[in-house]
Amino acid sequence: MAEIRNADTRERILDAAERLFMAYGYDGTSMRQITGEAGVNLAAVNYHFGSKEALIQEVFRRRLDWLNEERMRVLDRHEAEAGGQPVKPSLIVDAFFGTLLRMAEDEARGGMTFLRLLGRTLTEPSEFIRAFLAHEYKTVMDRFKEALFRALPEVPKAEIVWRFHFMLGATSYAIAGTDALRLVTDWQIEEEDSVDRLDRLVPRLMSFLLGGLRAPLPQFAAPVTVDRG
Amino acid sequence: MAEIRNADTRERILDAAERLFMAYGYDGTSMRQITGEAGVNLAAVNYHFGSKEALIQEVFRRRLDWLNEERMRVLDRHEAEAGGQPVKPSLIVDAFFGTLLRMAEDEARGGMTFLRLLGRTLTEPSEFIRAFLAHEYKTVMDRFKEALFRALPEVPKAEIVWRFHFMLGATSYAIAGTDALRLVTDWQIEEEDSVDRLDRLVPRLMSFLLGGLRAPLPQFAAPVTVDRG
DNA sequence: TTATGATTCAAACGAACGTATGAATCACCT
DNA sequence: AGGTGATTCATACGTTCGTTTGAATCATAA
Repeated sequence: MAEIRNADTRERILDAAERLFMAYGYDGTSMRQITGEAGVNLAAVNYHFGSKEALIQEVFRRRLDWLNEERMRVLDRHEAEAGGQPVKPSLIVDAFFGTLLRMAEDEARGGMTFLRLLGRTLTEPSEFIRAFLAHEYKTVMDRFKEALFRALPEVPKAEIVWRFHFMLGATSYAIAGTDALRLVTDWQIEEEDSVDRLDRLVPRLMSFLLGGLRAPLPQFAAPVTVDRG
Repeated sequence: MAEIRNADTRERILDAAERLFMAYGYDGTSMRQITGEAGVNLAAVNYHFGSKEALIQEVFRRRLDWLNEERMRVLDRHEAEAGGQPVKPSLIVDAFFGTLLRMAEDEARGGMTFLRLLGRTLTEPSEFIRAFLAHEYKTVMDRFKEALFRALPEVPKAEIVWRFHFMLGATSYAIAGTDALRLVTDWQIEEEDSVDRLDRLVPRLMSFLLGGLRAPLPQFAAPVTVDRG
């Protein structure tokens, strides 16, 4: 046969799982679907990864390790260029969300498939997945929160955390794909604006995120006494 | 004895299903969990609703019918007050997202539980759920898109649709609850800023959404930049 | 070649799933 | 009181799930 047998069973499984988890979710994808699409034996997943849970963790680790390191590298670069001064919020947002979105153009690193999987999974019900992701993200999250705290010293930290959260949500939806967008529109957005046009989505989303991040601070209704700095 | 037997088996099932679907997702919740928590027989769901699919549709319909009608009523009111003039974007956003968030304070209408379920489900993998929601939402969506088109005549329609999409994402995350937020922060946000404090979340989210909606339009990169960084 | 460890394979396991059944029990009417 | 239709109940059906097993097959080196 043209293809080597043993060659990359693991990779074939990971690719199939990535695509299927993206399309049908974790619970909605069966081992038989995965191994069927990968063209390997049903038992191969348990042999190579141990369990379905360990499989999806590996699906994420394979991509997230690089992504989060790249985010750090970009932020490092911006901080070096700022030379002690706080990095501009737009650059921090770009280092975090822009790096993520640019990953979509890199098919060798999962491209849109992984991005949509990630977007979908952040709201996935399964507890252990969220716990795993929270652990994987901890370091990079702390780093970016700190950068934003320094970049926006006049904004309360709780406010920044919330807005980071909102930005994550908007981004997840944006990349989770056409399906969710169909809830907003059924007039197919003209071809030049289709979801596949990432070069248009990125600046669109960036404008929105920065607009939200820099919005005027909310006025709380209740006249609370200022008990904290 | 104290409680009437037949009284409201349907309601008990709907309440239990709403809570469990919110906590564990559609696929992750079994009929046995639902009927167990509701204190009814396993067969009761199929007897009263026909199937699990029909059950979750009824879970949503019970709340969405009122919600979307209320959204329309609020928008009607603002349009009447505007007397022919376009309604201000902030009022449109409030009619759509503010009405949703205020629903969280109304325990009789599902409160936070339903809100978190809704936020979670908009990214749920199951195809039929998204299709059902898209259908339920169609009328109100068209109405609000039109209102935004008129309120922001200088903004391209495609841009508005995208930003509506981003707003939906940010809102879903915001209400999908603490779990996702823990991905951003593990320092428990001080008590006064906790997720339960909806009176703080609402203005926070509104500021963010409006900031994003009114952000400067994105500059798309020129089509022929050769440099590949 | 033969020995060895890694991998693949077909087959089966027990558990959990959504659903269906038919008898028992209920509320309600005459 | 007795009849009737609606509802509840225990139980079982057929599927599909993730996982396991032990033998077959592979790659590699002595």
